[in-house]
Amino acid sequence: MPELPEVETTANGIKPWLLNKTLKKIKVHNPSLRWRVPENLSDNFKGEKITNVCRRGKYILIETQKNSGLIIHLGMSGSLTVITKEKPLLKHDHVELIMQDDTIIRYNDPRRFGCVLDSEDFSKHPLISNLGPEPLSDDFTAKYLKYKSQNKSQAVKNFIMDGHIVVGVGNIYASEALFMAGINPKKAAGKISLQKYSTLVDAIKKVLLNAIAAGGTTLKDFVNADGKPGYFSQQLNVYGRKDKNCRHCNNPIQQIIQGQRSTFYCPKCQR
DNA sequence: AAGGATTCCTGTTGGC
DNA sequence: TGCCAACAGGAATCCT
Repeated sequence: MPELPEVETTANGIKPWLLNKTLKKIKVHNPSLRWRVPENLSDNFKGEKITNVCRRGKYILIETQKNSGLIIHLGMSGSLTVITKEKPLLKHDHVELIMQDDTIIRYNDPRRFGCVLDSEDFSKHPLISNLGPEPLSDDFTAKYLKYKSQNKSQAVKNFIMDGHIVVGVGNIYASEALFMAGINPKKAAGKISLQKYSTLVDAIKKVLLNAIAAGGTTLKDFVNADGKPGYFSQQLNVYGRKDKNCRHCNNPIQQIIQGQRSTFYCPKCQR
């Protein structure tokens, strides 16, 4: 499941193949994704030079002109692969970006939770414009979280997974960061001290940076831009470890459901 | 208005 | 072993 580190790795992986190159055409093999891939993508982008490839939250932005271009999300099973020599199309290959030099970027997404869209102004696009700060930026601070959580009864785990609060903290790393910070995921966001938020902010940054350094953790279906799977490169302390011993206190890890998502935590270490 | 519930989809997993 | 139901998950959107 691509989380922020996987998206970062993917964006970095495809960047050298795209930057300052020109798009020859875009082939849409199957437009059926979370939102239908626009029919006229190829017309809009044919002959356009790519001026930047970057990440915002879990969106990959392929810029052709200042602040406009393609918006790609990998959903939970999406991947981008660089194709340099002939390779048969796979079942869930939805879109191909074909470059002037015949390099192909293939978008594959079995579960179709992702998207490939275009935008004339990223900063005004509804998917992008209301996003919270980047977790690895200096804007993401304990003070900010404390401010945003004022009077909130919402569980802190759901709070930090809300992209309007902070982007890129997915289900796996939310559990991991809360464990690292020693915070009970059920605790109301509004009742957490500034000091605890400081610990949490550090934990989120650390967990994400670790994963990026490891090339991205994943469960099953992530394939990085080189086409190599990036399985489980990082050790997970609580996620998926129901009934296993806590690595700190040896008591069993619990699994609960919050916001229809599994949360794993240690009731002894996280209060 | 806030926050919980639903929704999209298919590959994998667990139970019988 | 084989079949099938349950499950997982990002995040917009709907609903209360």
